[in-house]
Amino acid sequence: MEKTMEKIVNLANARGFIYPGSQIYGGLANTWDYGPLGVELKNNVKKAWWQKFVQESPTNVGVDCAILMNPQTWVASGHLKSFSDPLLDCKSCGSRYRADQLIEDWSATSGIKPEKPVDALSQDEMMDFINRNEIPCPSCGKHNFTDIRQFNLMFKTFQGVTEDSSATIYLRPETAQGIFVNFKNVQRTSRKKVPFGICQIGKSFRNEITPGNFTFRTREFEQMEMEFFCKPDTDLEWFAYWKEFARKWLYSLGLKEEQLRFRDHEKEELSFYSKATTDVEFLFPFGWGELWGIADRTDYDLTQHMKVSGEDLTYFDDTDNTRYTPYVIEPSLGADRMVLAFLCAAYDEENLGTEEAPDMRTVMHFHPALAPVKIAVLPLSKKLNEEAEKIEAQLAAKYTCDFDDRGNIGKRYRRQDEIGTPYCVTYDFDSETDHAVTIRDRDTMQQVRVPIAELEQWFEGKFAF
RNA sequence: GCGGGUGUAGUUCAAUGGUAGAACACUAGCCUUCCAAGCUAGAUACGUGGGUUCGAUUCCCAUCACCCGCUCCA
Repeated sequence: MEKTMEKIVNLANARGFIYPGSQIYGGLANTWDYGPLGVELKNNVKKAWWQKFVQESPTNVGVDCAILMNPQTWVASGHLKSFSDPLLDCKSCGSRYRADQLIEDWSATSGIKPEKPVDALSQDEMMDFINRNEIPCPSCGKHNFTDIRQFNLMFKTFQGVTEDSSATIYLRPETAQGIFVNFKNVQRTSRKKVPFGICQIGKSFRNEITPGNFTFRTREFEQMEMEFFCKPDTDLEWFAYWKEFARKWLYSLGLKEEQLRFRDHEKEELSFYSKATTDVEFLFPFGWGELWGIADRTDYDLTQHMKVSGEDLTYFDDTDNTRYTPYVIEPSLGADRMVLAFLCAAYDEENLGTEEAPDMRTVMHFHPALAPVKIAVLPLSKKLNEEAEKIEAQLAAKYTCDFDDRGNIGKRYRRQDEIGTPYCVTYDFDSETDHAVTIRDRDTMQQVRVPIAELEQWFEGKFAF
């Protein structure tokens, strides 16, 4: 069976997991809307994460911060500076380069260097250096560049009704900063002692130059982030701890070892704020893609916010009467990517027949806790609807259920397989006399007869994480 | 933003300068019907605007949108 993105995108669209955004207007590039099943799946993923990282954790608490923040936040975090790339194009061959990279590469071979480090050059200084030295295009050799254009990765908008530049604000490019600016508030009101973590699920926005691969890289996306504050010099232990924690969580939801890769960043690859970073990657049909970035952010963020805001964000540790700026471990997970990974992992095509007479079914093997629909109630004939509806009403009080009386029973089983419903409950003509129903298991295709009175008990615990 | 491609039903694909077809999917009905593709009936489409023309889904122009490629990290 070949698992392709095309098949997964089609199924997602056809069954109501994920639609292209703004479809009646012809769409809007790289926006996606979650449909009835998609929102259930995504909520289940978020619930699974929240339960593990917040509810069950003795150290962690949650927050939900505003998307709009004081612009000073982005001065402190470094996003206003580092989140814009100076790009230029070669007019001769159309190749695109980052100006700073172009200069660095050329300097390395020619030995001619700008007066200042490349990072410190302004846009004009970079342009000037490129023109003065007639740096050629690495691809075609000509010197024929456009001007440098800034690609700002942050979404701008305006606070208030006037489009006055003084009122320019940004949609947050990560949820983390909401946590850092609330560090004191949360620490004080939750009376947590270091080490402790603050978790948040929420939307972030980045003007990616190259979005794509379905919901993998979009400009609007949802993150599940934790900032775990610990004592300096204990950071690497906690870094290892949360890495293992993340691994276990992924396995517990049914992802397999061979689908996951834990990739430690090389020194050169590390962000300027990070001491160590591990990417957790998933093997998508289009290749390995990052799900989860686990970073040791040191005391960078709190220190920056202290500098820019002037507020004291240090912590007094009464276990040894010391004062310090906590170090931070940040496991940051993409919710939409996680959902996509589960969609890809769950997708399967099985042949229930023989090679000569194939009988194919498409089945989504979701972990029962993640399945958007837990139980489908299927009356064998429409004449049995009345009693079957009662059963559905009873089960729907506890689980997300589906009711389907259309087409023949085999067709309905296939429909439920395709959306990954773990159990189908069939009410048949015998049910009226023996007061029992047939439960069919999605994975094993086994059927068991269960008295209606014992149904709730039978399903008890079947959908736990 | 640049280059290339594409716009016909929910999906995949036809045909046509003069009433737009099919398959699958969908809906209704029939069948004591437990693993799709049985019978009957039915609903649903030419991205938008302009031009040429007696007449445009078809030809031309524009526009919009999507897809594929251009160093990214949730």
